[in-house]
Amino acid sequence: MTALSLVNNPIGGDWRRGWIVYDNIMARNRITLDDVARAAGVSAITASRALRQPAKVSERARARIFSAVQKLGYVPDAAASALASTRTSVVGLLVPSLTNAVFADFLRGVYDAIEDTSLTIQIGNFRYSPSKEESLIRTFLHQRPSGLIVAGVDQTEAARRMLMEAPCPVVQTMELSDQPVDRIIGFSQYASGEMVARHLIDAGYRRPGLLGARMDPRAQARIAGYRSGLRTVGLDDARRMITTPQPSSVGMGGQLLADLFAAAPDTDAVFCANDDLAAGALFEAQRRGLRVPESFGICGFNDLEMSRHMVPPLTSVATPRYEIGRGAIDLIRAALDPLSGEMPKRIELDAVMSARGTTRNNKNERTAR
Amino acid sequence: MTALSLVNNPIGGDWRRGWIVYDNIMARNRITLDDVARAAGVSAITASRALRQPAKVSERARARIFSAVQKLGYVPDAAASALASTRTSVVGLLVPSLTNAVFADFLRGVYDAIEDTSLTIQIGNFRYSPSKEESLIRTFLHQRPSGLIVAGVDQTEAARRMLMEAPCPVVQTMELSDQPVDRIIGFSQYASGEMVARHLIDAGYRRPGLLGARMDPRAQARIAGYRSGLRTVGLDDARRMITTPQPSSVGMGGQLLADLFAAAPDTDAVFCANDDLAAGALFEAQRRGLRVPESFGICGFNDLEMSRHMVPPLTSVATPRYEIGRGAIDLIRAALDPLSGEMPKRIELDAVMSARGTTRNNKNERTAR
DNA sequence: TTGACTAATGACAGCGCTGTCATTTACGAT
DNA sequence: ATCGTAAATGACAGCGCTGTCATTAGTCAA
Repeated sequence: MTALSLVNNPIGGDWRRGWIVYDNIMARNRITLDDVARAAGVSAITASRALRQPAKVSERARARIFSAVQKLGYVPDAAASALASTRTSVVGLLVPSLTNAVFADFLRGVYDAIEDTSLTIQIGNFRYSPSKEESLIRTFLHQRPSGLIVAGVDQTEAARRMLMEAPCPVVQTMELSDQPVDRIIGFSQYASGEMVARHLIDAGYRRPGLLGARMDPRAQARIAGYRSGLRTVGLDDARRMITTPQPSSVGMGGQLLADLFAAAPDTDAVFCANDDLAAGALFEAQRRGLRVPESFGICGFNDLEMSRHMVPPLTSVATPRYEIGRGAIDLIRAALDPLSGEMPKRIELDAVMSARGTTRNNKNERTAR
Repeated sequence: MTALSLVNNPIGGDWRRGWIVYDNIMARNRITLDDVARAAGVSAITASRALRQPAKVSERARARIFSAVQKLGYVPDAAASALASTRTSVVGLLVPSLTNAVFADFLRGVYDAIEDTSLTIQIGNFRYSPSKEESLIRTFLHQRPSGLIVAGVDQTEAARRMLMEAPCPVVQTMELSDQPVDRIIGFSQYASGEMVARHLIDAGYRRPGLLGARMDPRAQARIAGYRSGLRTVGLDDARRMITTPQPSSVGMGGQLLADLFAAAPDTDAVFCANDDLAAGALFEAQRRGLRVPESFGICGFNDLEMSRHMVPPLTSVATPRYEIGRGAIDLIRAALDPLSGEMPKRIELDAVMSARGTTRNNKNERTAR
């Protein structure tokens, strides 16, 4: 949304300007802070403080103000507050995709964490485009957000500068980094990939391949770790690494597996960059009559709910996406609250190997940072 | 979020109050409409009009204003605009769940439709609780939204009254009704259920059952239609209708199928209220060594991407959730724009039977309203 | 009791924009 | 040239809240 595009403002229709009063909502004579203050016998600014910084108001006044709020059903006007304080209660959330199953759990964590908070979420979908991400960051910062949550650590140079100088806490998620912009919460994609490599090697597979789609930076890091893990035992083979820029899907998993066998028919295992691909690969393997896991191993990534129920249950790597969503909000709240003690600026979580029926030795439980 | 809960305002930390200027964002001396007006040699109000109602400003002034906007990088302040106009550009979106795969596609449609619009989305998750939905409606209306999008047609009495008197367009989605609150877009859940019944009957199944979880009103309507369809041919059997209030999941699909066979071992087909359950049921059927579709038929609902790739591919009902998301925003935009011609207030979409490999006759293509 | 603090409260102005209504300009008809 | 109408523009006030700074009340030690 550029400055110019804002010009096409769809607002301005005259939708029922004559308001109707119901349940005190949207009444023409809205309950304001002044009303509350008057009812409590204090000034407006004291009422304002009572709501925002209760400690700064006397016990007595506070009680009267709170009860007036209750009685009148006062609800603060976010717009007025934002205008006066040059700060909205919006937390911007930049995600590469809305479809992605990872996103759903992440979002759930975020929403669980803002509950009983006055924070509000605004989602921006940059569709895996770094330049779109950059422009969304610009747009969001113009709205004076309370915080910004971004995916990953691979922003453009300009985006990174904006984030570093942003007048609000910024949280990078889903990945770790030694040079975070500000706060960061995630797990090591690279180490997770290495862990998968070890798992497949330990299971005795000797000609492992890879399927990847829509190679965003996180997937790339994962895959880099995987290949590095294979390389240490001399099993990295570029012919077996099949990727596509197209979106990831179950159908794509099947196609890519076919491509893999076309390129290297003797491949005996695959790491799929996510569980959708892995599910597709498993279905395709079934169609081809492969014996999974005996003669062909499959390992997914993310550990979706579905995966453990497939036949055979899918080996995958469980990622803490819900926790990352929750934690990202916690980091922002801590940054916003001067009273919060020493909340760390960095949270490292683990990805956990869930070895199941699509790979041979299904009893090891590894952990990756 | 009640009035009182707003009291715990997490904002108010003093996050870097001293602003840093970068790329004109959040600079202490922000570019305002006045700056634009001055640069263009007009008054502020004219500049404001040029942006919101270009037709009301002369060609000449408009051009100068637009170029000033460009040059200065002006971005309107949403808070100030909201305060002055008593109208935000927020569209509230009330959904029963964030996890649900249906939700993801719906959301994608919504976000695609607000692109290049100044509208903004605010999501409220009411977790299948009608009372929570009601309180979210109240909260949202307090924020003077541009529009409200709700799921289904089964709000509480109080919620319905609020919606009817809301000073903004309201769109009900996912279901049809003869008494919509305002605008409505969806398909008939009931007819979809009937369609499934016909499909199973036509395929020759004679002892069909049902699996349902988390019985929200839409699922209930679907199931009512299904049972009605069975009843017309005397095949409705309450023993075969297995439901649970617990959340729907792939794992739950397997469990429910086990329950079904425990209750009625001779059941020869199931309609699963969504594809997650259906996938779980299919996996469970495989574990039990049932011959699908010959001796046991399975039909899902929603037609997720995964379904067509399963082995065998899952028969399901494709629902237009993406289109509903897009359409809901279109309905709101039309309502907001007095110029928009005669956009209907009601949009009926179709759910389409996708007969595949988990039911016997897999070549009919039906449609339900 | 006084003084030196800190805690509690309030007056005021203004955040940036838009609704209202008054005023000016443009333009065609007389 | 004059008038009447519509189009274009502008002055003004105020939306509801909060930052700033001044003022008053409260507390404790001497």
